[in-house]
Amino acid sequence: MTLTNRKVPMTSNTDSRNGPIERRSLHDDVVARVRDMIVTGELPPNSRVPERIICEQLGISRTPLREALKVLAHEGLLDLPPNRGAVVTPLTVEDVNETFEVMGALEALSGELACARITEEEVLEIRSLHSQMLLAYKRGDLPEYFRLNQQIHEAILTASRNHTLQSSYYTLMGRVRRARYMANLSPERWKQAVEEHEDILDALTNRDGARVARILRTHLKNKAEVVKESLLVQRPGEEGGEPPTRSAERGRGIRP
Amino acid sequence: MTLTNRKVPMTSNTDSRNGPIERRSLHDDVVARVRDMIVTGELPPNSRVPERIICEQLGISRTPLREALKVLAHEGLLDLPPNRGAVVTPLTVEDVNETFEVMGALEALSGELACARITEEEVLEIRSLHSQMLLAYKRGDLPEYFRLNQQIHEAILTASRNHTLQSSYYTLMGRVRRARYMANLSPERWKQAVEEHEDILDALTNRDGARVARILRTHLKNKAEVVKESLLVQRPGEEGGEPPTRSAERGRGIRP
DNA sequence: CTTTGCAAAAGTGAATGCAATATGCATAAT
DNA sequence: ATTATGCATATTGCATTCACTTTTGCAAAG
Repeated sequence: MTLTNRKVPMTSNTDSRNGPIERRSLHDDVVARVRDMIVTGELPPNSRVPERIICEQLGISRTPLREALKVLAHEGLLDLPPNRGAVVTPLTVEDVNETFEVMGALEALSGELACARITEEEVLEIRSLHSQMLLAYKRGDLPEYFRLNQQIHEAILTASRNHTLQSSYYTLMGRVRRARYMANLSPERWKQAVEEHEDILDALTNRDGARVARILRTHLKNKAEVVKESLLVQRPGEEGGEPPTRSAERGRGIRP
Repeated sequence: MTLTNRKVPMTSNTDSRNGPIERRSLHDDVVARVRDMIVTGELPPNSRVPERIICEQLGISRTPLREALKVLAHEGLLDLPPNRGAVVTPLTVEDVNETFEVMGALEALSGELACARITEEEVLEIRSLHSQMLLAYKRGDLPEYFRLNQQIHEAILTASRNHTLQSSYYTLMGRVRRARYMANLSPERWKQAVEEHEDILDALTNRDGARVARILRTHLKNKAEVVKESLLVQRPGEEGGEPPTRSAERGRGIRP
């Protein structure tokens, strides 16, 4: 649970591994760690994030934590009302709508760019991931299906050769990733998603950028529906993770 | 130059204006102020940003400044190598390429959404801005043209009714806005841009989302070319503003 | 029984202090 | 002359402290 075991002052990490000296700042670790706590639901929506509690959990002082909170607030994962402490931003249906509209445009762009820039090796790699994904689908292995699914989209994003696009996409994904929509994938929708992936692979093989873009956008629009349903279905308290303080109980978990 | 004149400790702003109580944190002011310093070129690309200097300029302590620096680094305006201080991220041609590709997709989306959601009043407002912009064009008033141009694009973005889209767009704009490309608008390109705007207004009036999207994307692609040329033309030291330390002179201002 | 007033407690916002790291320069070695 | 080395200085990273705001608990009034 703690990033470090020592309470004594320290600056950078003193790892004794070889290779290029990895100089990460404590701050970056904290951003990643707290973001993870939010995305996984360890810090549920609407729960307060008292600095002192988190500081003790992570074994750090308030300064680096506060720097991290500002960044996460900028990412949209936290609200920071003045003098009232950080609150995990709840995910509304409207948020999901907006975010998926933007992600749809970005993913369409990634498909289009990828068609122009992807290498033959990368197409083969995606084809391999696709085959594995089909197997996971056929045996009903939902978690594995999701994992491979995500890998395929990441591979397309990588092939777009646009880091700005990638980071924008991942930031948005971080916001909606908190919704636990996996269980909401109906057999019909699952089948449809697999078919869409068949089309994507086909269009990608033919380097048909416009078609890849079109399918990806539709694909994401359908996914948005699944995610939205999951928000409506879930009850407060079901999102997993224990509230760090009693204050969290006041929140409704997911705002309708 | 300073945000506050007092050196005494203070928390929130004690403005005595009426209306909804505006509670801005010092931190947010600092983010905005330093971002402005970067965008306007007061802090030129590649210049170091020593905490102490900026603190004295703004009349604040290091803590809020450091929090602001983290956020700006996250926005991509600063690099923060560990223990070596903040450096203003230089804008490369590649950055501009990437950013405009993404902005093109976002602006196309905004046009499409706007067509579906814009009110008649908003169309009239844009038509008014467009007329004023035409006048500015005809009398060769470049600054006024740019201002109205930007207002039109903002109006379309607003009409898209998607705050996530808006904030994503503005973040990306902040990165490329540092390039001073105004002077690089050739008469031919200017004429072309005006014609494109005619088309945009026409398509918007007819609520032809696909067409607005297509034109906006082309429009932005052309703009990207203008911005890229400005990067190649500019010499180091021309970006305005004095480096806060001699260290800045080491930088090349704009990386080719 | 509810509401209001106020004081104590808790928590945030910002400033300061201290240890660790990087930087610059003088000096020495090749 | 050029490169390496050691020390002094400057600057950053984080912890701690102080100041201020909000919340909370409780008592008294309505």
